[in-house]
Amino acid sequence: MSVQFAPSPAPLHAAARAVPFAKAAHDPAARSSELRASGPVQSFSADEEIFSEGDDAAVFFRVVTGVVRTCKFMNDGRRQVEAFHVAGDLVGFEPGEEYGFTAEAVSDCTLVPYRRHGVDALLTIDEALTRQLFAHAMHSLSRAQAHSLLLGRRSAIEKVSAFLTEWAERSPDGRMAKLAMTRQDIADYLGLTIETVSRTLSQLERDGAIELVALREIRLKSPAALHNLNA
Amino acid sequence: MSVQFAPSPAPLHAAARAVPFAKAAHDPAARSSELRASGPVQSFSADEEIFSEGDDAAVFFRVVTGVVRTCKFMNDGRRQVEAFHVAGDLVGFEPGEEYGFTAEAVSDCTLVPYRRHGVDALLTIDEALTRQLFAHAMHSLSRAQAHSLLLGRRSAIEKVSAFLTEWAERSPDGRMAKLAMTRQDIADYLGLTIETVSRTLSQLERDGAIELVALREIRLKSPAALHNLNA
DNA sequence: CGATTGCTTGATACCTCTCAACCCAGGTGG
DNA sequence: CCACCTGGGTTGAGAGGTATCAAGCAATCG
Repeated sequence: MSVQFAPSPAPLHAAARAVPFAKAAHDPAARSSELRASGPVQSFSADEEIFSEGDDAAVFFRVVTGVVRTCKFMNDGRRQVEAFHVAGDLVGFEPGEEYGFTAEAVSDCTLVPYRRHGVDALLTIDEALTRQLFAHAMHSLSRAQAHSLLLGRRSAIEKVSAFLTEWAERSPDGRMAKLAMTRQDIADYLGLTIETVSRTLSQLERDGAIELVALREIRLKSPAALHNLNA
Repeated sequence: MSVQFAPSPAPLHAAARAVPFAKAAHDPAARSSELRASGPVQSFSADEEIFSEGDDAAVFFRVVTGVVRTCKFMNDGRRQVEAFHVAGDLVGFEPGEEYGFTAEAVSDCTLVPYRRHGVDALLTIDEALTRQLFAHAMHSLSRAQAHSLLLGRRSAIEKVSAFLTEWAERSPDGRMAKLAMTRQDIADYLGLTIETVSRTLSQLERDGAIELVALREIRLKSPAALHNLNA
């Protein structure tokens, strides 16, 4: 058998969720007692900063509730949202001594902090945890690469369609995208402006592909049509 | 002491090179005897395919000589080059059972293949190798995220400047970018068209920022000016 | 209520793409 | 040696997609 880091081709955000990081703490055989929360669950209000690019990356987090965005800023204010993170996702697990991006709360949310220096020792002795962290890193990488194709080679309508498809896949029926983030967040995730996102959503609705049930609730009336745009 | 995966903020392509993968095979203490080349060095001619997206990812490679590109294709032919890989870089180390992208030779090149299934066992027993692979994954991730900012939020001139800066940093004097790839490769890496790349290079030359010594040799006359575009 | 925030819509500008012609170097064959 | 061809690159003109600037709408909140 070859290395099986994780279930494999998963939707963008399902990737990290496929790595139930909390599991290590529940599995006595994993001997993970040494990696424990560095403190109690922390709460953040919407738009509150969790950590900032350049801060000392002494801890990383696991999202418990709510949605977190990780992003990079240019010094003229332009922003690129790298990813949205939901319950179970890891945030801030970094290669260097400093965070490489900023993390902010999209909605009110809670996170568990972990000490990073605990990981060093565990890489030696905790096989299960090592595999999980490895899987986390590799899947984040796959997701980032898929995002590059999106950003580099897709039109606005393709970007928005891909985004809606990605979020609708998380709903029970796979057709209702319930968005936690603003249009500005979406725009910065897709490399567009807020106006273009808005216009594209309107156009998709006029075309009968989606229905704007509420500002942040979008029903996919024709998932196949949207998916075709994700060629 | 916290986890120190690798030297830290390095230029895009230096990241993977900072992980001298071959070292594991040279260090007896690392007990890496189980991860060995799955065969002799393989040679590829320019533009030859090394592996294709969707192929069974039984082996991964380390670049010995030459330059390799990894890319994704859309079914209408649009291409996104994810990264260029030079000597020492790993290519094709994947989370799933299949390659997530295609690898092709930019120039004539040689690569050493490794069996991926050997890694599984090593994650348990070989600490040094585990750290190296970890560092590889994390740095690839950082690089991919930086690339997202480039693709999503930068103009053509900023993209080209960043690209030139990145390659010039590898030269002895840090001012001469010797490119192995065609304008088309550059365009697909930056999410532009070949014409826009060409026009932008011409404009930078007219502005006195660079000098087109030869088609694939570009001298940075004003690295600072270029770097300022990389805000 | 008025103010604020998030969103939508419109008019216009601009950047990049598309399509096309041309250039140039290198190779091939007469 | 030269004519020709080919692949990679450059340049130009025009089209088109997205950004910018601006106005207005709806929901929320004090």
